[in-house]
Amino acid sequence: MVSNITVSTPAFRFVLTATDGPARRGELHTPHGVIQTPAFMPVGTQGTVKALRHDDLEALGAEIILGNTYHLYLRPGHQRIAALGGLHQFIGWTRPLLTDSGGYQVFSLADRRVISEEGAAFQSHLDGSRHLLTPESAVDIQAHLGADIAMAFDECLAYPASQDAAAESMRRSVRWAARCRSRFEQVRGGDAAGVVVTNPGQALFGIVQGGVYQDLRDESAARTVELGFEGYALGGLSVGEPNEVMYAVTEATTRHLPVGQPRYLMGTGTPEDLVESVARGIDMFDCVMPTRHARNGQLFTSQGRVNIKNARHADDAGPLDPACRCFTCRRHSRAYLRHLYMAGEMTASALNTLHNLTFYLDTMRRIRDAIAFRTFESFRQAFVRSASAPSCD
RNA sequence: GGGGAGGUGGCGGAGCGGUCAAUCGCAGCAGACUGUAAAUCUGCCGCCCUAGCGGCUACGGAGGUUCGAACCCUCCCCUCCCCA
Repeated sequence: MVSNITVSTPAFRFVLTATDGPARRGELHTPHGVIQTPAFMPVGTQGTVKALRHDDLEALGAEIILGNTYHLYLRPGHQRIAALGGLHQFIGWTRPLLTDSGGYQVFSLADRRVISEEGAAFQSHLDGSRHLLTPESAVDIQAHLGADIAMAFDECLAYPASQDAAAESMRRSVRWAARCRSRFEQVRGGDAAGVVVTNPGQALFGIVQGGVYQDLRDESAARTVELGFEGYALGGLSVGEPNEVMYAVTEATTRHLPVGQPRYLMGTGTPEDLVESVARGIDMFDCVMPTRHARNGQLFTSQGRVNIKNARHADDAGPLDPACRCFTCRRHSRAYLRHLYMAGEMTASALNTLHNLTFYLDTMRRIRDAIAFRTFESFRQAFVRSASAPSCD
């Protein structure tokens, strides 16, 4: 009903290929290639997935990675990136890209930012200089960057928040979404002077907010969908609320989103979160967890979490995860991985990140297979059971 | 042989008469991290325990001065530096 007012570009379309209950299997076609969904998108804030080279990512099957508007705007600058051919060319990544709008920085840089109706005034975390990010400038910057998917500029509300605060924030995010959409059309139509468009096939996703209040989520979803985006994200989750709350909000909110368009749960999550959210109709995820945890010594395995820093691994000649096919697990022992971590060697970050992302991407692959074979529910139950087991030694 | 400096918790290194079991750094042990201000941050780190403004043993060794000593005095042991 509402999906038909969405402006779609020839290069961008979403095809559902299978469903199993609320779980969906699909293909997201973008100017730089197809993304199999449900998909996990590794976070590469500054134009690189920390500790990995692009060929590592390609080899382990990452079909899309993220960049961040705020970070790339501050350094090296969106104009420079546009002059160098856009983000794809600049970073040498040929597959799809998505840029976050800087909305999350409204949350994470809370003490260095002032929000007004106009936008969010930031103090740079790099040098303290002052910058204003608005719905319009976030769209413009992302046009320069030229990712296949740009995100609306929103406010990621902190948890907990009162219903009044959540309502006020959500309605401002909706107004911002309208400004983003209208600016996006203007830019795409060539009516935005000074804006360099490096990817004419770029899509723009809207973001549903509303905190943990379902009536606000419903309102946000309805009003955001009415604006017409190529895809819809759930924002403001995984910010400290209990898991059951996140699941409940996700489940209730996806019902209000157009069936034929991708749904992206932003910033989530643990492996269990991925499975549980797919079970509630989510198609796309991103999260720093596998990459950051890798650099901090927390590794995901088929038998639970492993803290490679722990002394009990010091003499363990066995692999991190015998069930894992990644280079780290095929080639190295836990004892060596622990040694590298404790010695502060950068190889530890590389090997650990390779492993954690392999675990995440393999999990997504298994999820997709389970949906295609209509065995998702049994897969989910088995997965959650093994994931909730105590971390293995 | 002569002159000088110094010995403090696993290591380095503060303290130089009184809440000193002892600043701090490193190492060690554990925890946190969810649209990346993060290869970061937090806690613990003499021994014992009912874990506390708790008990015990402690600042090379042995004595001494003092209400009180890691800090002052005496002797002993041991390092390091300079000159022969």
